[in-house]
Amino acid sequence: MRRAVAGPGGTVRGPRQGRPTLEEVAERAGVSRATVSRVVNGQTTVAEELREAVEAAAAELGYVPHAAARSLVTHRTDSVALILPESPNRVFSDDQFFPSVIRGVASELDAAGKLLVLLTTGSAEARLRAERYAVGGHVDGVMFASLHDADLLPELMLRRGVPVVCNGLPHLAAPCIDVDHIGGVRAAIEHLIAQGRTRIATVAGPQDMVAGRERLDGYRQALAAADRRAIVAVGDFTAESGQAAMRQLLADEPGLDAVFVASDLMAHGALQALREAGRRVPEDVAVIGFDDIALALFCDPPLTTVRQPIAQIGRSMARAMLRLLEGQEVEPLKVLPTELVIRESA
Amino acid sequence: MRRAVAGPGGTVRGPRQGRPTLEEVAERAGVSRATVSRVVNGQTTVAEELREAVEAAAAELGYVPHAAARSLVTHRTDSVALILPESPNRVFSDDQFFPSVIRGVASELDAAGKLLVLLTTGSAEARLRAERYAVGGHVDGVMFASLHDADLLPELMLRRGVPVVCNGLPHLAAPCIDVDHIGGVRAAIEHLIAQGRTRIATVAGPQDMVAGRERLDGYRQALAAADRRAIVAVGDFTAESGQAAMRQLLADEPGLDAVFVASDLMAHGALQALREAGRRVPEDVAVIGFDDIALALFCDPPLTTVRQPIAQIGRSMARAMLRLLEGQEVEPLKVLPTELVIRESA
DNA sequence: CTGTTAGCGCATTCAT
DNA sequence: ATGAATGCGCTAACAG
Repeated sequence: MRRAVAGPGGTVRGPRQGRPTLEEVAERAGVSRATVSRVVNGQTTVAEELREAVEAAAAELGYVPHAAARSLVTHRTDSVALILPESPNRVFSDDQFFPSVIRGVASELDAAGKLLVLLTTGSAEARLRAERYAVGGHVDGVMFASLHDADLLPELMLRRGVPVVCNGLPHLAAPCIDVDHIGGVRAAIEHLIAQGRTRIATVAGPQDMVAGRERLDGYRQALAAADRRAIVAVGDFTAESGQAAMRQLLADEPGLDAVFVASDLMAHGALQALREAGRRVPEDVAVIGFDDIALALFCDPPLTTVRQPIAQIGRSMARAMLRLLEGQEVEPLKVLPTELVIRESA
Repeated sequence: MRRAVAGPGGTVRGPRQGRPTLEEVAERAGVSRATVSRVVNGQTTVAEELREAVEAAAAELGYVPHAAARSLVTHRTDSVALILPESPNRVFSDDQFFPSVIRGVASELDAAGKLLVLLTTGSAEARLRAERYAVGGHVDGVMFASLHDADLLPELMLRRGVPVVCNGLPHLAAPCIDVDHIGGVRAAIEHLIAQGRTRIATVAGPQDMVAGRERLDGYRQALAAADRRAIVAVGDFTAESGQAAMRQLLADEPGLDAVFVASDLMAHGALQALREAGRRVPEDVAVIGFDDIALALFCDPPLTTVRQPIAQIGRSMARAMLRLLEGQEVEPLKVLPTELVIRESA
C-alpha cells in the first residue's frame, strides 16, 4: 500500500497522489513500458500471454492512463469545445436555443467517444480564457454556436491552427452550419398574405447577427414581392425586447393586422404587449414567431412559428468537427431546412 | 524553423503544428526557459528588464503555454467536471432543472477562472468514459447533479482520490448540496388543508432518488399530522408520466379535490389529465407543483408550486468544489431553503 | 535574481 | 514480437 499524502489537518492535498503509472504496471506484469503501452492502446502485435499479464496487472492496480502525459505526446485530447458567445445566464435562460444545440452536439460526440467542453464567452475575460484554453491544446477543436459578426475568436483560432466549425458566421474559412432563415420567413409572410392580412409588421432580431439580418431580409423580400410596405421594430431576442418592440409597432402603426416576430421568446413578449393593448390574436392581429421552442406551445394562443431544427444544428456541427479531425473533407456551408408550423396565432 | 508536418493531400494532420514553445520564447528573449516560465506564471522575482524582453518575445511569437505539458508537472488542470447522470436528451429537454444547475455552476467557476467540462452519463459507456476522464486527470474535481441512489460513480471517484461534490446523495464522504424538500412539501400540503381540501393526492417522483423519496415523505408526514389518508401515484419527473399518474389517481379516487405533484413538468402533464377529465383547476381540484421553473408561469392556470433555488444549487456546488481544491474545509451537507409560491392553481 | 538540471507519464522510434 | 532509449513542453529544485 502506498503512503497516503495528507496535509496538516488531514485534508487531502492535490487531487491525485498514488495513481499507478505505466511503469508500475510494466513492473508488475514483468514486461517493458512499451509493451504495456501497446496493450493499453489496443495494438495487436503483442503475444497473448503477455497481453493477459498486462491486463491483469492493470486491472489489479486500477491503472488509468494519465491524460496530460498522453496528450503531451499524441497532441490529441479526444475532447472538443463548444463555445457559446453569451453569458452563462443568457445561455441557460428560458430560451431553449443553446440547450438544444448543446443536446445535439453532446449526443453526436457521445456516440463518437469524444468529450464535450462547454465554454461561455459572455465577457472579455471569458473570451481570453477560451482562447488560451483552445490554443493551449486542451481540446482538439472548437465549435461556435450563434456567433456575432464582430466576434474575432473564430478567426483567431483558425490562425492558430485550431480546427473550427461555426454557426452564424459563414465565409470564414471554417465549415459553417446554418438554417434557411430567409425561406422560412418568406413562407411565414406568404401565409399571412394568403390570410388576407394587409399591414404586416415585424419585430426583427439583433442586426449584428446573421440570424437577425436574414430574418429581416426574408421579411423585406416577401413584402416587396407582394408590393407591401415594411413596418419594422428591432429587439434582441429576449422576451422583454419583444414586448417593447411590439408596443413600439402599435404606436407607429395602430392599424397593423399581423406581425412576424424573429424569435419565439420575443413573440411571447409581443403577445403580452398585444394583450395589454386589447388586441385579440389572431382576430385583430396575427402573430408568427421563429424557432419552435417548447414555449411556442404554451403561448396563449399557441404560436404559429417557423421551426428551425436546433438540435440538428448541433448534430451537424459535431459531425463536421469529427470529419475535420479525421482529416476528411467537409462542405464549407451546410444549410438546414426550416418549416412553417401553423397553430392558432396566425 | 520546425518542419511542418502535413498529410498527403495538404490536409493538416493533428491540430497544432508550429506552436511556439517556452524554449523558443527563451531563445528569442535571450534568457533561460526557467525565466520565461517565471514571467509567464507571474512570479515577481524577475528583473524588470528581462520581464519586458520575455513579454515582448512571447507576444511576438504568440506564445500560449501548452496545457498538457503544464498539467503533467503541476497535476492541476484548472478545470472541473459537472456530471449529469442522464442522457443528453434528457438533460437538455423541456425540464429546466439541469440547465439551471449548469448556469449556477458556470457563473461561479467563471468568476474563479476555472473551466467547466460537462459530462452526461446516461449510458454505461458514457459512465465509463466519464470515469476514465476524471481519474485520468483531465479535471481537478467532479461535481454530480441529481444523483440516483444506485450510481456508484461518486464513490468510485472518491476512492480514486478525485475531489467530489454531490447533489442528491448525502452521507457519501463528499460534500453534498441539497434543498429542503420535506419542508417545502409540508408547506404545500398545509396550504391545501388550510383551503379546506380534504382528499389530497400526490404524484410522486422516482423513488430511487432522494428528491423523489423526500417529497413523498413530506407529503405523508403532513397528511399524517392532519390525520388524512395518503393517495399516491408515481411518475418519473417527465410530463408524460405526470399525465399518466394523474389519470391513475382519478381512476383510483374520483373524489379527490387536491393533488401535490412532485415536479412542475409532471404537474403540467397532470393539468392536461385533469382538463381531459373535465375537472376545473382550482375549483374542483387544486394543484401544486415543485421546482418553479419558467413553465410554471405558462401553465393554465399558472401553477402554485414549491420553489427550489436550482441555480443556487449549482453555485453552492461550485463554491464547495473551489474550497475543496483550495484544501479548505467544506461543510458536509448544505441544505438550501424552499418556498411555496402561490399562483392560481391552488 | 537567474540558469542548469531533472523529471512529470506516456507513445514511439529504433534496435534486437 | 519485445525492450531500451528518446523527447513531448513544462515547472521546480537546486546552484550560483
